[in-house]
Order: sequence, then structure tokens, then C-alpha cells
Amino acid sequence: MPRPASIDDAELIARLSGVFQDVGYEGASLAVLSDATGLQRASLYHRFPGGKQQMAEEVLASAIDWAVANVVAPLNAKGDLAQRLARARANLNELYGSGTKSCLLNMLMAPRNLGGPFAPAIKSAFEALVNAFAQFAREAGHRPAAARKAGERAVTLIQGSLVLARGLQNPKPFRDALNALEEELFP
Amino acid sequence: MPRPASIDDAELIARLSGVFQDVGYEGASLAVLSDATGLQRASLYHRFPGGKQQMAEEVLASAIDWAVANVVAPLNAKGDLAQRLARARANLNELYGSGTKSCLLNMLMAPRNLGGPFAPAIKSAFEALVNAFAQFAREAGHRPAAARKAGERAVTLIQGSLVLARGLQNPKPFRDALNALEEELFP
DNA sequence: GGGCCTATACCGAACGTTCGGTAATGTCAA
DNA sequence: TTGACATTACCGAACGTTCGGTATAGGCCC
Repeated sequence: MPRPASIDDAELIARLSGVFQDVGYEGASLAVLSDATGLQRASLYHRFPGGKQQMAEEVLASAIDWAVANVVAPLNAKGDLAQRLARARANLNELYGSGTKSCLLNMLMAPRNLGGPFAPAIKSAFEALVNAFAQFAREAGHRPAAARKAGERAVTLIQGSLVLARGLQNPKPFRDALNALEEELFP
Repeated sequence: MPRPASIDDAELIARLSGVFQDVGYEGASLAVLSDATGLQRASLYHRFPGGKQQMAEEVLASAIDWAVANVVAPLNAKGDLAQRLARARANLNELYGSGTKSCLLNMLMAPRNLGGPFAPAIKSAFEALVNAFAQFAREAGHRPAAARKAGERAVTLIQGSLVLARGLQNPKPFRDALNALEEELFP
């Protein structure tokens, strides 16, 4: 009978995610990951035989699954357009701690990680987000070309405002960006 | 003006060689190499930026140079055949500590190192030794095919007797092998 | 019911390597 | 002659990873 795990997989991923989101891939030393999870480095390797890269990959996959379920799906749902957008915005607000947190996609995609193991999944994730907003803008009445631009604008505002919020040490830019989504997506 | 080295290159190589000869490549941990040389691991990396592999490569090159100068060259020299062999034997005796030491070529060529970075140089070294003994046997009166066999036999006796000497904890097999060289090489 | 077994979780110590310093020394100018 | 400078030697601590253990727990058999 195996020894019961001292931390379950979901909680482990959540804690690892917090570290990667906070300091990026390179900044996430095994020591910091160990502190955050309560497991020794050797135990982290037991749970993730592929090591630090596997931890980051599983954290990323989990985050992308969450974004698809909580941002893309509401945008693509049937029903009232304004309510669909409101739900996506509420979930984005929760994801980024009302503008106090960074975006994991941003943190795992530092320049040195271009061409790295996370790049394809991150590219797909950004494309899925842009497409979801573009599709929404289409349904809201935008012409196709303008809808694509609006979709890219939406993701750009979200990402940029998170960076600016940290820079200014004030989450207001993120709040403003969420509020601006409506104006950007409806013609 | 640079800080003077606490150990010069020749002495450093000699001490590293002693470790590789004693425990092989895998057995030579950075800790053991550090102890043997008096340098911390970081300092070993300063002297050998290519790391442990470079240390072993330079140790091997130095050993091969020595063997060429002290075994191959005397065998290939001009002059009295018996004296040429005597000088080569004396140098082999010194190289292997009268049978109390292992052969570096043997120790760096553990099965896991087949196809490894040392394999080509070690192969060349063995070939050079076999060729030197074969050429000597040729000059001593052996026919070409028999001379080649005698050359391989000579190296086989040297290597095998070192292994047996360690196994029996008695250097006599090595001494016997050196004595047998004369009989093997002259027809 | 208790002791043994089996399987997995966990970890102390070590591995090879790198980072970001300090140490040592001769030269040169003031 | 002394202090600053420049250059290389050296190293404490940390990095990511693995080895060879110990710990935990339920099931099963006696």
C-alpha cells in the first residue's frame, strides 16, 4: 500500500503555478519550488520525473485548460452577447487577481525561451484567445477584418495593462482595460 | 598581474592522472579530484573550462605522449635490439609502478565509455603500441604475419598481467609478463 | 489481531557545473 | 614608497539532477 501523498496533484500544480507566475521559469529555482510546495527537491523529481521542465509544462497545460474553460468558452457560448462578455471579464479579473498578478504565458515566455519547449503551447493559447475575441466581435457586428483587429486589440490591452499595472504599482490600468473591452469589441 | 597558480599545470595533470588511473572516469568525482589537487571544484573549472571531460582528455593526452616518448620511441630507435627492448621494459615498469598500478587506457575505457569521447585516442594509442612491438618483432627476425601477432601478444600480456596482478594482489604476473616479452618478440 | 509484505512517497547526500564574488600580484604614476 | 589598477587564480554558495536509502500504509495470512 503506497504512502499517502502529503500534497495532492491539484494543490501541487497550483503552488508550482504561483511560483512560475511570480518569477518566471529561470527564476523558479528548485529551492523556491521546494519551499512553495513543502516537498524536498528529490520529492519534486519523484512527482515529476521529467524535472523542472515537466513541472512548468504541466502548470502551463493546467492554466491553458482553465483559460479555455473560463474565458474562451464563455465568449463562444450561446446567449446574450453582453452577458457572455461580462462572464469572460469576471473570470479574467479572477485569473489575474484584479490586476495584481502577472500572466503565466508572459512569465514563461521570456525572450530566452523563444524556441523553447513552452513556445508552441503558448503560441496556441494566444491564438485561441485572439480567435475567441475576434469571433465574439464578429457576432457583435464587426466586419471580419475589423473583428480580427479587435480580437488582437483585446488581448493586447489585457497583457499590456497587466505589465503597466505592475510598473505603476497600481492595478487600475488592468481594470480600465477590462472595462474597455466592451467598447473595443462592439462596433 | 595575475595571481600565481598554487599548482602548476604539470603537477596538476599528474595528480589528476593519479585519480583517473585509480578509479576510472566515473569514479573520479569532482570531490575526489578536488582533494587530490588541492583546488576547489570551481577552481578546477577555471583551469579546465571544459570540465571533467577536458581534465580526462588532457590527462590521457599527456599519458599517451609519455608512452610514445618512453615506450614506442625506444622500440623504434636504432641500435642494439636487446638494449632497445630493455629500455622499453624499464620504462613500462616505471609507468606501472612495477605492476602495482593500473593502466590509464584500461581505466578510461570502461564499457560504458565505448563510443565515448576518449575512445578514438585510446584506440590510436593501443594501435601505436601494437605497431611498435610488431615492427620490433619484424626487425628481430619474425615474418610479417607472425610479427603482428607477436605485437598484439606483447600488449595483451602487459594489460592482462596488470589486471591479474591486481586480482591476485601480487605484482609478480606483471614482472613475469615483462620478462616474457623477450621470448615473445624474438623468434 | 498482529506481523510481514509490497508498493509508492519522501528525502539526505552527493553528483557535475556555474555564478558572483574575493585574493594575489606586478606595474606604474604620483 | 605607496596606492591604484588590471589581470588571472581561487572559492563559497547555489544551480538542476540522481542515488540509495527510509517512511508510510493497506492487504493478507497465520
